[in-house]
Amino acid sequence: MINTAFSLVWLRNDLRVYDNQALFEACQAGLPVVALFVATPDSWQQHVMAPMKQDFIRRRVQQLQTELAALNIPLLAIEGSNYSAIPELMQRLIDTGAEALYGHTEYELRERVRDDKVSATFANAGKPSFWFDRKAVMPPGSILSKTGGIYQIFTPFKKTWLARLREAGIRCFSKPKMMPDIKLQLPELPLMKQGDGSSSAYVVDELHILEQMRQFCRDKAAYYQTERDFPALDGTSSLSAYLAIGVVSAQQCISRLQLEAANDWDREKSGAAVWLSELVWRDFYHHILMAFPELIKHKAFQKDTDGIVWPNNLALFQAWCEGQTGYPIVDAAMRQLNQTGWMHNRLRMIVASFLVKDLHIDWRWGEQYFMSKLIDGDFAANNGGWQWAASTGTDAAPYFRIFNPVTQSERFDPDGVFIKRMLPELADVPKKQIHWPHPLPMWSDYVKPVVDHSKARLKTLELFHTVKKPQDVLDHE
DNA sequence: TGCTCTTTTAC
DNA sequence: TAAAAGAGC
Repeated sequence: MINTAFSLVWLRNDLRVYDNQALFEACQAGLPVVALFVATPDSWQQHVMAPMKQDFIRRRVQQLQTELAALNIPLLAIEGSNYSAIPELMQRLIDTGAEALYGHTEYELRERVRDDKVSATFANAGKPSFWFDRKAVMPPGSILSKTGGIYQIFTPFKKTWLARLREAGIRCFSKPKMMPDIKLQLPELPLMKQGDGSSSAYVVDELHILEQMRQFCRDKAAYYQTERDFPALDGTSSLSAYLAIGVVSAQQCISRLQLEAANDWDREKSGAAVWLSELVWRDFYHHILMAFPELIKHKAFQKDTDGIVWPNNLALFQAWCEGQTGYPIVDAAMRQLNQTGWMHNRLRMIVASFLVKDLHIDWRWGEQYFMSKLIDGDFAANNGGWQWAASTGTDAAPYFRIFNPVTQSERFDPDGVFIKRMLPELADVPKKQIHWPHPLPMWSDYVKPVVDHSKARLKTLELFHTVKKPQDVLDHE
């Protein structure tokens, strides 16, 4: 059988038509282009990927098939199992006419191993593979201190990052040109299955999503600084799920922000600048992950903190997971996660602090639980966030910074609007008691608090003192 | 992007 | 007397 030669674009966390460098370059190269996506539920399971995220990916890939078909680019969506079967699949595509591979690099360990093997498969067949580093805006390793070191503190990292943005700007790639309509012979492979529909609250149409992003930059970014901390408001971009699977890129967000927010993005403490900061955090954690490969194995960044023996009470962990701790803000937040696959960022900090510093459970348990539920789960950001909250990470909160869940609740959900939305059993509690409705009004069957915060706080200080410089105490005696 | 206890300051 | 400021965790 004589096959037509083609370029293969392997899509993973870059499920978009616009600003897709791998797709763009392949289309520029001359040969017909075939896009490939391989669903790998066994590997996803290993990564504890949320079922909702899996469904979201499947729905997006189906939609992308239509969007690419309009450009005469066939998207071969395959049902696979795990990463180890992919080199063999690639060999079959090489045998059918794949002349070159185009893709975006990923930063996690198993993904890098997988991609190295696929590159080798192409190399063995005498075919090139082209990898583009576009997950972070400034590729890991590109933002370094004056002495060439890796920044471990966010603020100086951000300073250098912003200077780079000012001098180099952002490049986005346009939609690829229409390709000639050529019928290709492709191998018979199991076609990707449909998901369970659990992510249906999220649209998957790319232009629709880009429009949401534009609207945020145009109408809401200016208020981000003042509204983002209040979970009862719709003050955040809500783009995290799309960023996580690459329906939009951070580069597109920043370019659009620069267009819509004029010079505000570079004005200290403006809404646009604060939102941009959040995107810089995303880059920061990608840099850190690539510079410290141990992190992928869930090692604490601050090594001494791995000496802490966490009590890990199973019943307390379960209460946290189910939103049954008796702390309304914590329970409301956990129910938001369980029901929607998403949690407001302020609440992520509160429940993370609570799990570690009130329930004394290893931050890795929370990290994993988040991944198992989040539609926007991303290793680097999730691990970075958890280690920050647990005071074990880079630029971490000092260990003695312990959120008081009731104070946080009063500050960020002052009228209890969010709490009441998620906890109908507290609907009739007066505002003044909503943050701490104990002892309970007799009509309510809300759960009693599982721990006493002030005692738990002291216990946390003790736990950290077991690993933080005990010699200081001896020296002074 | 802390909390809590203590001391100081303003009225 | 209470808000503001300071210190230590």
